[in-house]
Amino acid sequence: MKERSKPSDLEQELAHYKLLPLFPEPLRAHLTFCNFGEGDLICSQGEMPAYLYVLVKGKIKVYTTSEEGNTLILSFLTPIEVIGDIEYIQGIPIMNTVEAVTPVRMIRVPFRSVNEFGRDHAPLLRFLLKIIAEKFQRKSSSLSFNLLHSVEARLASYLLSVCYDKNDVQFEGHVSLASLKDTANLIGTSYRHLNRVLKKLSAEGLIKRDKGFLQILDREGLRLVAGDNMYE
Amino acid sequence: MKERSKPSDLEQELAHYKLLPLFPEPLRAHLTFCNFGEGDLICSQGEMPAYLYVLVKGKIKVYTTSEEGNTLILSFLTPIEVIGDIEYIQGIPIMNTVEAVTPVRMIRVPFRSVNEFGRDHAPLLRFLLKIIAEKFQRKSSSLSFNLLHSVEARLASYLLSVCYDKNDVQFEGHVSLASLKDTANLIGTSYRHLNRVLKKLSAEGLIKRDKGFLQILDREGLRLVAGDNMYE
DNA sequence: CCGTTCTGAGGACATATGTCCTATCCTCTT
DNA sequence: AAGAGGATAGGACATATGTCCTCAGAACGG
Repeated sequence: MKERSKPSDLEQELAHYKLLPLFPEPLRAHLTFCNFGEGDLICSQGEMPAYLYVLVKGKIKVYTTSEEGNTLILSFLTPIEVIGDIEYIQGIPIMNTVEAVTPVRMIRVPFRSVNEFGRDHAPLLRFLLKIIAEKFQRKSSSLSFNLLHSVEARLASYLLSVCYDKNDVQFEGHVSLASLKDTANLIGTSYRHLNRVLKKLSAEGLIKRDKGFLQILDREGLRLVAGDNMYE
Repeated sequence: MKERSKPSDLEQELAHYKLLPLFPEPLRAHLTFCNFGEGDLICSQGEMPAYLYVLVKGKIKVYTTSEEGNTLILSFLTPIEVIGDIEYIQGIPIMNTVEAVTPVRMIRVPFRSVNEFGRDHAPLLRFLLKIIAEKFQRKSSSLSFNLLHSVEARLASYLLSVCYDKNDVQFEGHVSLASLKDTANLIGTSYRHLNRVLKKLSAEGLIKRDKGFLQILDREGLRLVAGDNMYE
């Protein structure tokens, strides 16, 4: 899962992602590239974090679990993105669980090293500012989306997001319903209501339900139902 | 509304708020202290911003207006807080309208000056990171609050927030209902439903409705209804 | 002072969503 | 193969919230 390359390789890859200027020379020795497979957890809510992760390839899912055990999806993220930034800055436990949706490649940076070699490195600070400002904006629209749109729209949006990955044409239109209950929690509704809405979408011919899988029949129709797409 | 002090005064006041290290020497000449009265708009959604504001005294209200004309309250802020940071970083128009709830004092910093003298000043960048990370966290809980709590809880929370200001014991427990419709928009519900909930709270003896004003009768009861208080 | 208009409160109804419960089906054990 | 246990879909009902409409009182012009 982890991987240490020769410095020259590392710098080359950093440069490829245009991330080289972020890390001052002495910090680079503390970077590690990590790969995760589909479904792997990158970090778990409640733990004390020790690393900043920079997502450079693949797609990850961020969700939170409430005291009552409800899971609420917060976002899907694609490169370039950072995990652990808020926690690093605030010095708090990990707020959300992060899971790989596709094969994922990340740069791992220990907090200690950032403190030691990056605290005064303006390009890194500005990069983080940019990333967090974007996160904030996304969170804002997410709030509006949830306040303004129905479960139906959110479900449609979710299905589109899960089934189609721009970089992964495989399995297009299939969703495993391994646990529909999880799916319900993910979009912030009850299992019961999810069923209702699924049935409605089926009746409208947008999707087909089949033996633990969902098949998307009418992508454009779904997109219409989704309105703004919040999860992408 | 604006005020330019002698440099020594300015530095003294900055020091008083512990903000002196944020601004490198050459940037200080471009700072202005501004005062706003209750109800004054500090900035308006959609405009192109030109200043960063640092709130050092008083209380402000942040809200957004949707295309359909609905107003949604986003937060109440108290010192130390920054306005315009996201817009500065992203280079976008002002996302939300900001209004003084009490008399307010702010430090105004032109974007140009930040670009010129602050871009590489790590203390300022770290300060902004801290502020935005906090905003992000608050936005997160706001999202949960809205998703998890009813209009009733949100209304109670709102009333508590509007009526009681820690630094302002005047008018405790009074809310002007100048425009109940605005209030409805502020907590993200319809006017009709707001009325229902007000009636219910009245029936429970928590508040009294009287000729365009609301009187809070049972603060603790309200707090109970509010659950987590999101607006403070 | 009267009719007109306007605004705010509330009634009636529709819709969205949550909660609880049940029937069905599948799997696993014995 | 029969029974137990769990998972899943859906029925019945309750609650929260939105939409539309009406009525009464305030404001206002003539």
